[in-house]
Amino acid sequence: MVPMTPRRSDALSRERIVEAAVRILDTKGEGGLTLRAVTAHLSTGRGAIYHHVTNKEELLAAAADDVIRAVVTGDSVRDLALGIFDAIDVHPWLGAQLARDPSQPAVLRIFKSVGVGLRTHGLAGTALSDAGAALVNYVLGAAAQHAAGARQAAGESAREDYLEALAAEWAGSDDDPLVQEAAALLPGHDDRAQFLAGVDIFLRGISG
Amino acid sequence: MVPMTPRRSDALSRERIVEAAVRILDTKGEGGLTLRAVTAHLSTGRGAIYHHVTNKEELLAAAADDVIRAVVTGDSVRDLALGIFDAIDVHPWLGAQLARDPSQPAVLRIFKSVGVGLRTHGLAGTALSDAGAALVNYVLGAAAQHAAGARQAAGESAREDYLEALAAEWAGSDDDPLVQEAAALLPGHDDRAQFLAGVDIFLRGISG
DNA sequence: ACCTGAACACCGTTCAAGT
DNA sequence: ACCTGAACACCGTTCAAGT
Repeated sequence: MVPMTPRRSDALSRERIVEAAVRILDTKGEGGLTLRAVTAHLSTGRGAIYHHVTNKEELLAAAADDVIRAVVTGDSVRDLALGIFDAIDVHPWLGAQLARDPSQPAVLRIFKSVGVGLRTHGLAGTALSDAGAALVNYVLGAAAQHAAGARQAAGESAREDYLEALAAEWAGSDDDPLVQEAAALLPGHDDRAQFLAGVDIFLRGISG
Repeated sequence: MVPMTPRRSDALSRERIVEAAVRILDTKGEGGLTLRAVTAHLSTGRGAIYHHVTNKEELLAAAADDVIRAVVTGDSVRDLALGIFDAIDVHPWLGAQLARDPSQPAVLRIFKSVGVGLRTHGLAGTALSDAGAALVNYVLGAAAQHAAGARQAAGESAREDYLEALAAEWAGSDDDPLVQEAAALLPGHDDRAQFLAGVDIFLRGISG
């Protein structure tokens, strides 16, 4: 009898390609994800990838959805938002990727979960869609900024010094007391705590 | 007498380079901004750019700041937010650029204006910096999503069809009434009106 | 059907050589 | 000091040729 097609465990598949992409993105960052790096990692030929994935853009979207899928399981909107923030903290490339296209699978998945979560807050109709869009946009914006900041945190203390110097420049260059205090916005905050404070402002604005 | 250095009006300068970059970005989009396109537009040699700008990243940041500078003049936070949204609507490449690096000049400029604006709402200390960060992140996130959506609006009706089909798929695949209504989040909204609704949710959350 | 790897048409950046 | 343009070291994607 002829056996079923053997399906060698190392056969190329969309799943294995996406898996490799996530690993490379986590290891070398966004700039490290080249088609050449992927094919080297899978020890296959250059063009083999294109039999399973249409192009690099789709590969990035698939990698993002792979990570987000595991995260949108939280019950409350607050937990959901925090889960997304933490995922982007662990995978900084996610921040830029989610901001790139609102109709990619990962963003739609987030939209769905937020929508469901907000329904339990008693929202419906326009109020629901306005609040849902606002919360999703806040989460994606905050996470993108945090990820971009963390990415260049090679010289973390250097960045802190830079922001402090800038705050001093603002305070010094303008007598307006408003500017003086606005300068305090800049340096040294716990991004995660500040992110949660923002979520709470939104939730207060929704129920208010 | 020897005249002052003549300063031919077409002499290369950082200002003219940034100006050309903005024009190219507006015309051909983010993918159209190549160093080759810039040098062709200014009819100069490849490497001449590098005497006035350190690299492409800095050129993009300078282009973004050039546009934002003209926008952060509004008085109320609401007007300021709307001005940024409209600027990104006109210059879609701005959406991705502002999300790329929180310590670039344009983002810091926005932070300063929002900080000053929120002080007039009576905020100070941690409440001010939390609210400032939240508002900036929301504005940048919403604008980035809007710009990304608008960028692929070549087939605008195609995208609308896609979202409607997806909403139908959500509604059909899940009996949960929460999902049913969450599907209504997806298609057909006025992004600008929804953006403003989000700003108002946020302002309500601050004063609440 | 799936895979290979050379070839193509691009990039950003550098640098010796000119003015 | 500023500019030129060829050269370098990369990209993503395609495609004839193999299995």
